[in-house]
Amino acid sequence: MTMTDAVPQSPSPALAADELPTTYRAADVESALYARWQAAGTDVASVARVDRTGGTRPPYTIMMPPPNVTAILHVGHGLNNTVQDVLIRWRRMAGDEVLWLPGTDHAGIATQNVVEKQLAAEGSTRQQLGREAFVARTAQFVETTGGAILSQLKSIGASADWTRTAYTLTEPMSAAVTEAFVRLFEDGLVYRGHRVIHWCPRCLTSLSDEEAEFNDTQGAMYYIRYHIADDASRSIVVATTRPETLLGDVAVAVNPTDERYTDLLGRELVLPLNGVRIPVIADDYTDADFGTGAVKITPAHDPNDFEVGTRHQLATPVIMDAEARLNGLGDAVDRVPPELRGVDRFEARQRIVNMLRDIGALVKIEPHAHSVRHCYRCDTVVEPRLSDQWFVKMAPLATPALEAVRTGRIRIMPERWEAVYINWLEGIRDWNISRQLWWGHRVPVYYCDDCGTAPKASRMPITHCSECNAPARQDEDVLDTWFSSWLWPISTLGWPNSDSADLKAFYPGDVLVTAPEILFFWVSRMIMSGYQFMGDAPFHTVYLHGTVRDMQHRKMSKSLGNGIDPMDVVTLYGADALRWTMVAGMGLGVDVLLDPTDLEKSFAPGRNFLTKLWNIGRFLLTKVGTEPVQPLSAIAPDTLTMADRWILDRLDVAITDANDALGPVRPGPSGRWTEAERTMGMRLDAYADAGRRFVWNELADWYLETVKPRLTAGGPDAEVARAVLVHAFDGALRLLQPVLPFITETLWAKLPPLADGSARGGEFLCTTAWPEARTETRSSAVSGDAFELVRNATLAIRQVRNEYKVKPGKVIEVTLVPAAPDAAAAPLLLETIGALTKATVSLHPVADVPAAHQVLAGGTEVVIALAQLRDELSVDDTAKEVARLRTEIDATQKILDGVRAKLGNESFTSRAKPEVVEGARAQERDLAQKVEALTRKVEAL
RNA sequence: GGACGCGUAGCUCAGCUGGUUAGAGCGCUGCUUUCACACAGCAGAGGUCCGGGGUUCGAGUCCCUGCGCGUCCACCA
Repeated sequence: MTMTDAVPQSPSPALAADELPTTYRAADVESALYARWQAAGTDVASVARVDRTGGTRPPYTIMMPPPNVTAILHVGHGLNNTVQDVLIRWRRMAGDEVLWLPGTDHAGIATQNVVEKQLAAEGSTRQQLGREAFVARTAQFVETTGGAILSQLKSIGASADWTRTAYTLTEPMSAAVTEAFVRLFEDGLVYRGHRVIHWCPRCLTSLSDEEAEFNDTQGAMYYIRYHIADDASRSIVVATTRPETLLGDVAVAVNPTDERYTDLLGRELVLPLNGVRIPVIADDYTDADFGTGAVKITPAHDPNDFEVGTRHQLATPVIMDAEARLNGLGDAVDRVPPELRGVDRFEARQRIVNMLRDIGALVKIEPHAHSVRHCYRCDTVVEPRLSDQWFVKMAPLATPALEAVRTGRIRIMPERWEAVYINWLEGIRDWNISRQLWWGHRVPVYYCDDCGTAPKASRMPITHCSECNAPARQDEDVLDTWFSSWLWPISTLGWPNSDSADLKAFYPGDVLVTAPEILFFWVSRMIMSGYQFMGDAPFHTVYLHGTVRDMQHRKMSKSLGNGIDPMDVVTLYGADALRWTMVAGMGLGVDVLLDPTDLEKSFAPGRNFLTKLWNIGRFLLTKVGTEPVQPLSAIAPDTLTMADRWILDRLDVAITDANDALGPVRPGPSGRWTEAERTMGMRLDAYADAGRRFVWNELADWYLETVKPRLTAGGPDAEVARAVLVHAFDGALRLLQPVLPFITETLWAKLPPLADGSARGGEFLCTTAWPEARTETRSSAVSGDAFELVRNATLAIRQVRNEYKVKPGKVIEVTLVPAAPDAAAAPLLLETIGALTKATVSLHPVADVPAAHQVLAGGTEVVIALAQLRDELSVDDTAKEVARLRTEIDATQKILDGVRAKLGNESFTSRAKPEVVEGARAQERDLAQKVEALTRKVEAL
């Protein structure tokens, strides 16, 4: 049974307190409420409602970064999706037709690795199974385990459009991948390249530059002596970090200007261990100041050496196999001595070093720190490998993507990433898209081995050669996972079908929310594909959020065991607490720090605020009851008390602050962000703070306290108070719905009906309107600002009570001496202050007795006779009070002097902004009054 | 090696185009279990805004520099 169900729609005058437990129990509410949203279709996007396709609403589209299909939700996903959900829920209320499109990624290498591990556990391999069976088995695995993450996303409240859930290996998505490949192939932007690429000897596939990550490693530099052929007296010492590759050397290169080696240019050296003769060549690539100034050139096993080798038309002997064991391939078979054949590269390194030492060719070994590339999926050291791969020519694609950011079509937040993005695109290199895997989209290229006609890329499978009708053979490789990911914003909407209604309605989209780590992998490539295939960017804002880390600032990871399971948090404190903690604690682009060993402390902000909000609701709903309440519009303005005006003003401020924090939704008519707009908005923490401040520090701490007696008093004023109370809370719930969808919806459902029978905007809070600040100016006799006097007087009295340690229950007498008496407000004002401070407050001046004095801004004095604070007065008390006043006078005078000095300065009054100067003048008046009043009091004592 | 960012209360961080007495959350101290909430209320302590120069009537905010930390990029074998 849900909380909502538990409350009958009975016309009982008051909501029984026991219908609402004292603490919010998320577990009783969340899943059932989510199911009701789902049943009502609150998060399903409608093409018909979009203005681009005949409707009236602007679309607001976010594509969910698809998690790996086999992934389990971690707290990083939680953060990422919460941010998206906040934006989506905000815009949904604000009247946009929102589409948040969810889905999963087949994750080529990652998924294949998981299944291969399973096979290994069964004592099998994918090769034993064969390609078809392996793919079937992997698909089966995905079928049974995949999608779990999507239901976990539902548990944290993600209001995505699940009717459009996508998966990169479905038929339509595969068609998009093939279409993109074939178009690029036909345009000459996809080509076959023969070069040294990054190879993972464990995954047995090539990797793109981005997938081969640098890790700083403490290695060694080996100095090895190569002798000149036929001249034992001459030699060159080369420096290398990878001595095992010397078997594949084809030359030693020196800088042409390096005089040390000039006379050896063109001579031949003898490779130790295999006796192969190689030339000494000159090439600018070599830096004379590094190492010995002589570089061994191994074209098949180093990308730079490959370049050098190409320039000098050198051979490319391969001396390692796919598993990175020493083995001479083809002509190079004799380059590897028999005793080293089949030896793993790292073992071989050790053995070769020993062999070199034995023959006296090892000069020295020095420690050497350098960066080594590792496989981003299995962390194996990547082996440069000469092979044939498919590449995408990136420079033409990068041009519009660069322009997009430069001209403001796209903004990247935080802004500093724009420079990184531009820097990367300017130096972009071609993208290796073929992978020697089985799990993924197979390269749609077909070969004829018979007549040798040129390979063809095809949208449809080719079974026979068009030239000679021999059986055609499809390329064995699959495409990089990111080759399907980069199409995500268009393929999920139906591309390449240009008639797709979704594509017309929701492309281009709006915001992309992700982590900076995949700026190159994914974000920039989506921008490129958007321009290439649709002629426009897929979104106008890239929001890069921080990483969730532990208290030692370490990234949370499975291997470190420092992760937080979001589901644990949901179970303990609720999805809203998880969401609130992350959103409220996250500056733009700032990492979120959470302690995995202390969930209680980590999620205290969320849990505490939920409980507070719940209790505010509990109290308010109990007091207000279930009788119909007047809409605010039906309340005559002059019946509003100053407290009413104050809280309504504060609500306006909260709404304005929230809107400012969230910022401009989309660029203006030009379609481009202005320079100023690039950095505006998307401050989710500031938005959350505006909501928290209103509901906790203003509504609960002040307004609720003052409204209590009015409600119990009954009569017309009680109706006014009810109306304002309900309106203010309704506004607060609307404001907080995007971050706290469950608790706000639950409380909102319990608000009493409106007396005019209007429906308050529908069945669900999540689909009602975003609150709007009132535009009409305040026009009452009693301004909401007057309530500030109540607040200040209350604070002053409390301070005195605390200072003199007056018992909490003791009622004291307080005299207020207003600087500018407001006759109309006075009675209520006094009563309210009294209620807030356990005091009887009067305006009658008291005789000059020993008293505590407080002077408020504006000059109103608060006087509390000391006699009632102390059982017996002593001289000390008066002296103490005098001393306190003197201290305060000094402090105030100091500030006043500062302000006066400033105002006396010509440069300030003439150059500072008028409102700043005016503020200083007002401050001067207040401070002067205060000093004067305080001084009078000291004299009186 | 290049580029960028950060260094503000015990901790994590806000502080927009320089202008009131620098803020929040968590933590800490004292008081209070008052009939919404102790996951609370009230009052409070705590900051040379990393150091040093400079620009300015005025700098946490701009410039230079030193120190410390971090991120991204990069073929130095």
